[in-house]
Amino acid sequence: MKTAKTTSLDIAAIAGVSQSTVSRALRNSPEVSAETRRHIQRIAKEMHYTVDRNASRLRAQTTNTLALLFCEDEVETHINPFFLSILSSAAHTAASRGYDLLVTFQQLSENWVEDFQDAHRADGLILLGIRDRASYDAQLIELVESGTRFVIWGLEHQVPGVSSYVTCQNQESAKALTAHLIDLGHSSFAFIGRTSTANPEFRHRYEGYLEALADRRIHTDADLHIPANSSEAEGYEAVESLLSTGRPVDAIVCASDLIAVGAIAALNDHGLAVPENIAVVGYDDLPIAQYMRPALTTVRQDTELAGRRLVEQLIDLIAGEDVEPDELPVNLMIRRSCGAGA
Amino acid sequence: MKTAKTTSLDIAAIAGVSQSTVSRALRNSPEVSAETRRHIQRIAKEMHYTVDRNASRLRAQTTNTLALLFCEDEVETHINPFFLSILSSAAHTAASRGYDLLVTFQQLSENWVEDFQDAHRADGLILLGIRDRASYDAQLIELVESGTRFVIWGLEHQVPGVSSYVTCQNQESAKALTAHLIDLGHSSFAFIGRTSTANPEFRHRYEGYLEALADRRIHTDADLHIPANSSEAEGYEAVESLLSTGRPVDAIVCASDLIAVGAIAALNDHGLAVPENIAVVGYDDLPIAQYMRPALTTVRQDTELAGRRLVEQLIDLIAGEDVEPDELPVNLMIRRSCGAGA
DNA sequence: CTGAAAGCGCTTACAG
DNA sequence: CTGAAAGCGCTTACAG
Repeated sequence: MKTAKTTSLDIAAIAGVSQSTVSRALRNSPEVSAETRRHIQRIAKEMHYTVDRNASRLRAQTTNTLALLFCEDEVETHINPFFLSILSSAAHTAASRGYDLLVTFQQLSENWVEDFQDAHRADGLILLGIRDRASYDAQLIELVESGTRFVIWGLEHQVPGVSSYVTCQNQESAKALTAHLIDLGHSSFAFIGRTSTANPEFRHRYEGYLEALADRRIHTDADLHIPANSSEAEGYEAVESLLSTGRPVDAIVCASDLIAVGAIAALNDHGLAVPENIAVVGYDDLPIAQYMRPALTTVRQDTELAGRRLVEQLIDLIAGEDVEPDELPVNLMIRRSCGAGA
Repeated sequence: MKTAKTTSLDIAAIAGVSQSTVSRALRNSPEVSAETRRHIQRIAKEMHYTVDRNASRLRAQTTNTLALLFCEDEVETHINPFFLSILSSAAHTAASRGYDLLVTFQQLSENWVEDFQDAHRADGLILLGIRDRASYDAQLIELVESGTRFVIWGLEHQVPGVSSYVTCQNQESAKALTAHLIDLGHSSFAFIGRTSTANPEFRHRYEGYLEALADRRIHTDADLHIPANSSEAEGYEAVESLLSTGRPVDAIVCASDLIAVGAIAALNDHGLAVPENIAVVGYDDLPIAQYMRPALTTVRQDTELAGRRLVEQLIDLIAGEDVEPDELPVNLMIRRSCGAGA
């Protein structure tokens, strides 16, 4: 089964060159003649030889690895499937750029700098799922101080040369979505989603929502903003608490699709039809959104692009280049749940 | 920013011991006295020293890394969110056992043995999402021949000491679910899901379904088995093609929740109410299942346990131990979509 | 363009 | 229980 390991020395012996030349040829060094390179690469292929990553990384003092950290802020029963899509895109991009992608699910308590940078496990970090900015401040500061390169999804945090971020046009899109609801004739609005200073994406969406209302002189007040984290369960509860206030509402803007799914279930269970009695819109365009009945009006984020940009930015940071944060464009997906559309 | 790297020699100098002793102390070797160990570990902590993974891996000829391969059989628009849950559990288990988890999305064409085993990138592989067994045969044989350790989700493939698998009681549970539908008075059944020899999970579910029907002398025929891969889109199409046959049906068993979601959307769009006109059941218990209206009757697989067992089995295989494949128990989640339940 | 040699930072026999 | 030394398999100055 396990035969003695094939090393670059073996290849060198067979090819009749030195081990250094083998090393160069396999890394496509221009120092090596084209003919020699082809010869060596052919032999390596025949022998199923592959460079030992540990040795090359140790010697070159690099890792060629990116770490993707899912940050689990709170007890979370399940993760937004939205992230799986980003992960897939990030993994593809990393692979095509020659990087390995280490995936971990992190608790706040862990020491990222020691675990990844100091241990030479990764050249940089991709942070997903940070919702509560405040609780991560200490971590982020430590990352910056240690010179660890990192990029964040959804949280605007940039230190030139060290960190960057990718987010989407949360505010503009939420404003446009709300304006669309107003155009459809809705006039009593509620918003579901926690928007503490800690949760930047939801906050931006809420601000866009408020802007749209203000533009049209539509009144709303604090009672009609129900906090909720991104889960069906909290969306469900939020609607129950909204209904218990007895306030009349004809449109609910949810900060995420998961919240919208829970909200619609609760409305159903209380005998309220969507969109006939109450319009509901979400955010994310999860796959389920177009297959729910009524289909969910929502905002589509380009997860493929998001994952790719996160990796590309990080690789650029690692290379010492300056990077510009990305604010990705989004698409309104108008469906039946808002009371119009297909 | 980047200061000279702290090594075990630095720690040794400060602690007043040899570098070997530092190495031993940090790996909790029993050879080192408790006092010395504490002393060294305290200094390492103060200095934010962490063992360089590349060096230790090269020296110890190990990787302490597991690779998780999402196999993308076909053009797949999105991955079953079910896998995200397994991934999360696998990542947690790997971390707690001291292993890194490398995540990649693989095309069939890639050479797994060279990429992971030969390159010393991982000690073993976890294979997720293999649906079409036939097309992977060559890959699996090569893995076995090279002595690469691997475990598979959902496909029964075991070579003692080399590979193992984790699956769930597909057949029994599908049989029980179908029997439940029969008990509720349904008598005209259809099954949606591709069950070529290539797709073992769906095939087992189909066999359980057929068994339940046979037990009760309920007739079905080939027209009432519509192939579909696990996606909402194919579930939707399958129902349209089923309806176009004009065959009367009062219950549809779907091979996955994603299929069921698409199937229910199609039924809705054709003016058929679930469960009043047609009962529908799925498989997987995705988070959405309990928040759809009607809520979806389905089979719950323990993804937390699945992810954990995959990693544990693989670590045991790597350690040279024999492992027994797991067939995990499942739970029927009876909800409204089958015409009974809450 | 190629080779001989040093050395990345550890782990692990070996000796005491 | 501790230390001196070898060596894992590469990359990369340095020399030619």
